[in-house]
Amino acid sequence: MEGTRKSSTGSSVNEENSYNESASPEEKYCRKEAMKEDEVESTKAKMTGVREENARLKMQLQQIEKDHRTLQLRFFDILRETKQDNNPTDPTIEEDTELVSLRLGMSSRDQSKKEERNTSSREENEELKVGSDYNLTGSETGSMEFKTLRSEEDELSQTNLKRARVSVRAKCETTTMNDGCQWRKYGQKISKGNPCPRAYYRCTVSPSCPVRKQVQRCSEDTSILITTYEGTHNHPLPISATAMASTTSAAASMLLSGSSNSQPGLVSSPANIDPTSSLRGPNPNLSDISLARAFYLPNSSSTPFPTITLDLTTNPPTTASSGFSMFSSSFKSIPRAPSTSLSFSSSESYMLPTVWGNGSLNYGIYNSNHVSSAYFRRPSQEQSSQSYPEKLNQQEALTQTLTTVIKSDPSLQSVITTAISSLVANGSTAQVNKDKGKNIGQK
DNA sequence: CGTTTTTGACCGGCGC
DNA sequence: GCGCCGGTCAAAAACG
Repeated sequence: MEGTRKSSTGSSVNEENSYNESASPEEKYCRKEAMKEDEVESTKAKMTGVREENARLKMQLQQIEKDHRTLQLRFFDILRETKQDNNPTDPTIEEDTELVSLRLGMSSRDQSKKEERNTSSREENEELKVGSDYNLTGSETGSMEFKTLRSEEDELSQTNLKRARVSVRAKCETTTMNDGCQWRKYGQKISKGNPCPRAYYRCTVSPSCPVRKQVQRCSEDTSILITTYEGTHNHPLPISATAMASTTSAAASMLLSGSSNSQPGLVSSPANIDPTSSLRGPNPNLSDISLARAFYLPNSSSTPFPTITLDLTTNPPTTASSGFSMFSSSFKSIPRAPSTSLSFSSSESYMLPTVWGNGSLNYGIYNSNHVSSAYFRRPSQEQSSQSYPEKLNQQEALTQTLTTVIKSDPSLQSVITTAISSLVANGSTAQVNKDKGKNIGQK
């Protein structure tokens, strides 16, 4: 297009020059006027093109907004349904951690198994909690209703979910993984059985946020960082933190679910791992957590801090149970607590949809023959700093992918829908946080 | 100067 | 009751 315009312009210039030699001043004036008209015409044509482009972009934007609204409406519909199903007068809700059960990762057939009404109600309640934690931006009309629901459920579900711990094992060279959230160190201890000190962090995104995390190097392999999350965020999260938060919260919920559904003798085995799990749903966090229900441990006795371990490392810990690498040592060392271990290792350089680790370090997921849970591919050389367009692409991919997951596994609907909502709603927030210039989550 | 990290003190739960 | 241990507090130091 550019080239054709140039050539035509060039010929007219030559033509003009040839005329100039013998043309009268009047003729010259007329030709200049004609040229101006041509320019005006071409400019008009350009503007028309730009307008069309603009209109097309507007259409696309409207479509995106429409999709967003649809997803949000679905989410709130689910909220309402779960709310109606709840039995708010159930006196056992508040303290009985063991009975907390979630549908997260549970197929409908699982639900029909043995769940009694109260239990399933609570499980949906908890599921709701998981889904609600990361969607507080409130930019849409439903947010007020959502917050109302949230406040009512907070006290019930927070009690339980707060107790669940999610331990993440990942290769990391720095003192802590960059999970996108903002943490402040408040203590450090040498714990028994591990020469490496354990650091205690609390979330500083919101002063009232109850979330804590413990960071400790694996004694057997100091390149492995064990990060244990406890509690749920009560504030909107930066987009870069939503993935980890969703993952840990979902894992915690699954753990609690498993606490009530665990069956004696259910032992993990490689056969329980579907190597094609990534086909179930492209989101590693959720689909594989769902998948990993198979790894619930039989222990369901009274335990103050049930723990679930997400293994993001390539190599199993050398001291891990002989049968399968996914079992964490915490299961052995803390037998009084139910512990579940999942491996999110990947055979490719996939990554959770957030930046785990600093710019100078690895992403915590390396080659592995374990469950392929990957979805969010990241260039291996990419650093922690993420450009805004990349984030947008990430959101886009996430949204599309999660939609597929929702269709394929109804049990994941609320959590996934929330993840989508949070990503969309928190997009601007994330950018603002990033613009603060702080290296989020790091000392 | 405000924020974060460090680090010893303190506290509560648990086992003996 | 005592000691151990994990977790938290808070004053001081360090940092930006």
